[in-house]
Amino acid sequence: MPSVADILIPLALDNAYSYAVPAGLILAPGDVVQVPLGPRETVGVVWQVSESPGGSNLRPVTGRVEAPPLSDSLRELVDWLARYTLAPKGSALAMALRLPDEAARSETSRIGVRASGKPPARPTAARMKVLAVAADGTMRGKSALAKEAGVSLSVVDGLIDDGALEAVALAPEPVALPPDPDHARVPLSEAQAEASQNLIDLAFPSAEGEGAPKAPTVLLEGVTGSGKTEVYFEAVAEAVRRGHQALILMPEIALTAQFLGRFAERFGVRPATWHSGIGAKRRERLRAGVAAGEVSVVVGARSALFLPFADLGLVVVDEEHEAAYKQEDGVHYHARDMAVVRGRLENCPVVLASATPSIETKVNAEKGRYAHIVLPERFGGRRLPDIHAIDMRLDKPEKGRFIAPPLVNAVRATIEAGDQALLFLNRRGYAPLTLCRACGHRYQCRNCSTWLVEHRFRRALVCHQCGYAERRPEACTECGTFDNLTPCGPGVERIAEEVAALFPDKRVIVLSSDFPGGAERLRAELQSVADGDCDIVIGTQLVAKGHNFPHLTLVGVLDADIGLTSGDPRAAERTFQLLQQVTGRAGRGERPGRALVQTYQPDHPVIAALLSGDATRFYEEEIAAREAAGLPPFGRLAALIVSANERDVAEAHGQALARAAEPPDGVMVLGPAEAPLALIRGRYRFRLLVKTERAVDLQTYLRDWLKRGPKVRGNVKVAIDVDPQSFL
DNA sequence: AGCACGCCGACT
DNA sequence: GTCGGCGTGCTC
Repeated sequence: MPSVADILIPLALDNAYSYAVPAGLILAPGDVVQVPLGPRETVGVVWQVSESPGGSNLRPVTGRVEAPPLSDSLRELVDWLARYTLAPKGSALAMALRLPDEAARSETSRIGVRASGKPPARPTAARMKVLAVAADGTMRGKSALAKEAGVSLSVVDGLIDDGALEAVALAPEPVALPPDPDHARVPLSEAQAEASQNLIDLAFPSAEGEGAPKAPTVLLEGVTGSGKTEVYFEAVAEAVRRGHQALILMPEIALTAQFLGRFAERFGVRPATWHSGIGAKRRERLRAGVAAGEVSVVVGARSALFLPFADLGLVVVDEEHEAAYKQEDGVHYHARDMAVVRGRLENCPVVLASATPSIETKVNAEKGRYAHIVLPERFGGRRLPDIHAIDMRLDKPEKGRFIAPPLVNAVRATIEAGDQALLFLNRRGYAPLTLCRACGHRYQCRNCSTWLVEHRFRRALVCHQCGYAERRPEACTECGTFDNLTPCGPGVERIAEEVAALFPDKRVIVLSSDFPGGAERLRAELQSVADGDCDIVIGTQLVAKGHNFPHLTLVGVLDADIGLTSGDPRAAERTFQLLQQVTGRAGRGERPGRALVQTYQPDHPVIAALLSGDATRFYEEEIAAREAAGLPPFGRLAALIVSANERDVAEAHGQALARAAEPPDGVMVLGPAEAPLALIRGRYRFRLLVKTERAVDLQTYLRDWLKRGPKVRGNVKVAIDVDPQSFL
């Protein structure tokens, strides 16, 4: 009887297509195949195979493709992801099936060279240096040999042409060396040792197999500097000892040399890494290695979640609260949540690590859905910094200045003691608003309705939402008055000016994402700050994450109130996390650091909790507040409507949705200023985001609603940002 | 994702 | 009168 294969194609298609399986070809679910689609050939994955008497009018499968098949659990993950995010199944599949293009597949092996024994025809000085190095007769990579001899590659090439060196094709370098779980047991504090033992007992219960309890999700919560990494490294080591694979997910920015170095210290080798910057060739080999079970530990960004692991035994999500885990284009998903889902489907433990967990994770831990391990103190007896408020209503900075006198004094004392001070202001550029003193005109973005931010270094006015930029005018574009534009409020560039005036002979650096010279220079600059090559650092949120600054003893927060009124339902949470992290940077060795927080509202719950040094207080208050307001993660159904440039349509949708027969608990309409950047960069004129705990009910509800709602021009996308726990 | 079809504005 | 913009729909 002829068999029919249902093949899912990685395009925006919601259903698998049926193809005839030619005689002699035996297909199983998960196999990667090539199929005709319209006028062209595409790859697809077998989703189902059935015997059917008819169906001979189907087009036949072209053939099998050399690629690791998708396991049952990975296919389940794709189905789950599609259903949950309301994305077409094919789009979800595309996440797990980014095949490299044909050009990249072709095998270009590395070339090794060694001395042939034949003397060179023209023995120049450079050539002799190379031959001296190669004299031992061992095989080296071409570039390695050139580097070792201190000459350029062309000298080596010349010697190959000459015949003095012989070139041999080398076997490709292994994708990753096997990590040794017992390479170097770093000394753990008592608290760390206890936490890692608890974690291992939870993650790898002694009774494996039938009747064993379901693999848990564990929240590993530890204050900044408590050594969470060492704790979960022990769990990774245990997974490897048991012959399983482990995946460590990190926000893309955190994939630093610093972290990889720490891994190498513990496990003897650098881990295999997976992120968007990995070349197609390496990607494919790594994928194959992962599928064959040869690569035992992968450290990767969110897309690593869709690798075809043969035997996944542990997933760690580091800094689980990071917004970078959210994919905001194409299929919208939250990698932390999908990690939990994949853990369930693979029946493998998942560890969520953070110093400042997200509210939803905290709630899940409190409700007992996640196990909870807490590291309450810093490693090595280091104390948390002392945090004090500077009430800006009482301690005013001088006119035209933004740093209050107590903070100026603290900075002076710090650098006089030979330490480093950090001034934190989460605002890029020179001034967030420019206005004309003659006519009062305020410079606004022509696409969004936000103020244009002056960037003095670039001599431009820039929109921080859409990237629109114009030259800073000499005369007002409205009234024509010359040289009368006034910058209002501070950005980091303006603070740099103030600091230069206050401390003219000190080394000052400004670190923000528009650092001249790009990411590479920035990385080097962060390192030099860590090495102590600077007295005062002025930085945006970029300095709050990733890098450690061991010489830092003072953190000054210049405007703690930024972000508290943004209209984002997560504003309080985000602000608390950011401030907690940046103030936690202060401290050097045994000496506790100091943090001074400039604020106009020291009694605001977020600021008060931060000042009290009691994070538990913040979480309790925020959880209670959200529960009362019906916001996520508690809201039964809350809609968040974002419109890039048709706010009126969004408003109409929001109002109508609120009046619906079965209204959501809350409707929020956000204008472009508050809308996520990705939405505005995308071509969508209109977009609807939904936050709820009931994604599945909502799917039908919203599809139905969108048919009846106000007429919307352009694309409408529905994305869901919720807690997956309730559907597992 | 591609590619075709189709319906309104500016051109040889 | 056509060329071509991209909005919409289809691919087993």
